[in-house]
Amino acid sequence: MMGRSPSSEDNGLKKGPWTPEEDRILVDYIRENGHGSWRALPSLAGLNRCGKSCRLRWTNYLRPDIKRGKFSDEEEQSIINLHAVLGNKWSAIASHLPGRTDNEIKNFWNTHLRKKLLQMGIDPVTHKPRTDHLDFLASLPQLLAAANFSNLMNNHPLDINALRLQSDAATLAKLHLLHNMLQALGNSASTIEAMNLISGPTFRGNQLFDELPRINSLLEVNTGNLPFGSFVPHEVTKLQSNFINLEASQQQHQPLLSEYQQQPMKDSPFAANVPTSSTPPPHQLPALISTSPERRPSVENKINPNEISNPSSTSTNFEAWGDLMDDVASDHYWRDIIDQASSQPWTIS
DNA sequence: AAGTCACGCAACCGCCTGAAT
DNA sequence: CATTCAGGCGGTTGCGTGACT
Repeated sequence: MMGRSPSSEDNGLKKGPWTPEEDRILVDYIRENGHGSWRALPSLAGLNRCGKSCRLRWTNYLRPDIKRGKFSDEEEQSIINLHAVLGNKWSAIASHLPGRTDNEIKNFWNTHLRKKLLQMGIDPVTHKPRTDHLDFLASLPQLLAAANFSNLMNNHPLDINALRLQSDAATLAKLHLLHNMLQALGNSASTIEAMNLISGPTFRGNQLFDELPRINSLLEVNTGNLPFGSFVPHEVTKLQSNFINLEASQQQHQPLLSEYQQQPMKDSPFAANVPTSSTPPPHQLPALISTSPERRPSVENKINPNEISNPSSTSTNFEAWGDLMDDVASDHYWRDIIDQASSQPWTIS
């Protein structure tokens, strides 16, 4: 596929798409001599291009270690996770995906992943739920489905790195869910509904609240910012108070919302874990993990764990999140919450 | 069959950073 | 310390292509 304007001349230098012949010259030269100074390369190699153009062509297309073709599911999840932490630092993201270039990842994000997150009701910039047009109630099925992400592992054993990526994704999804709860609770009108949703006989709400400051500090310390928004102390206090009040009133307060039930996601791998209903949902969650065979992880797509845990970049973030997951936000803990949410009748006043 | 539209992606542009002088 | 310059990065552009009418 061609890009940009057809070959135009500027300062006598060719621009636009590279011809196979130019590619050959560039590859041959670098194979023989290395690239050395990019500025000097074109004249030395006999190319009528600027050095910058040569560098770009080499790094984005001709380099022998470049992996072409579709992104694997694990790569896709990795990009989403890394973007939540790093933002549009494409080169930093690319450093965790061997064989992928920043340009390729950037394009993939802009053309696929951005839309996918938007469809899920997640703001692709902040990775927060989009409360502008999707309120908490509407986006909950997606969040619940996403929160069950890690259950996939039971059905599709992957290599260890893929597991790690999936776990990161699950953490993100759960934090989204948690933050959404907080947002809902901050709004007095929806407090009861949300608490009814997440509460139940075995819901350990106070444990959740106890950990909010820790979640806050982990995110802040390890990322320098709060990708999901902060849990400020007064929010925690308010939540604890709300929760205590709710517990007291919960037994008698069980109105139903029969109109709002969760929807089967027939085409989603989450389907088995998501409560079903006959009512169509306001929004559909696209599958984060493709079920198509050609997207199954392959040997060559396995990501080097050493790359992922590059200590100079974001490993501390993942480690911290991992700690969080291992501890309070462990899967069984969240599964309890989610199971409760799934089985609990919905309430609206 | 022809025209239109939306999308994907290679390539360019301009800014930033860090090393060299 | 100030300046210059090469390399790197993120954002943007615009052509080719396939889907749709």
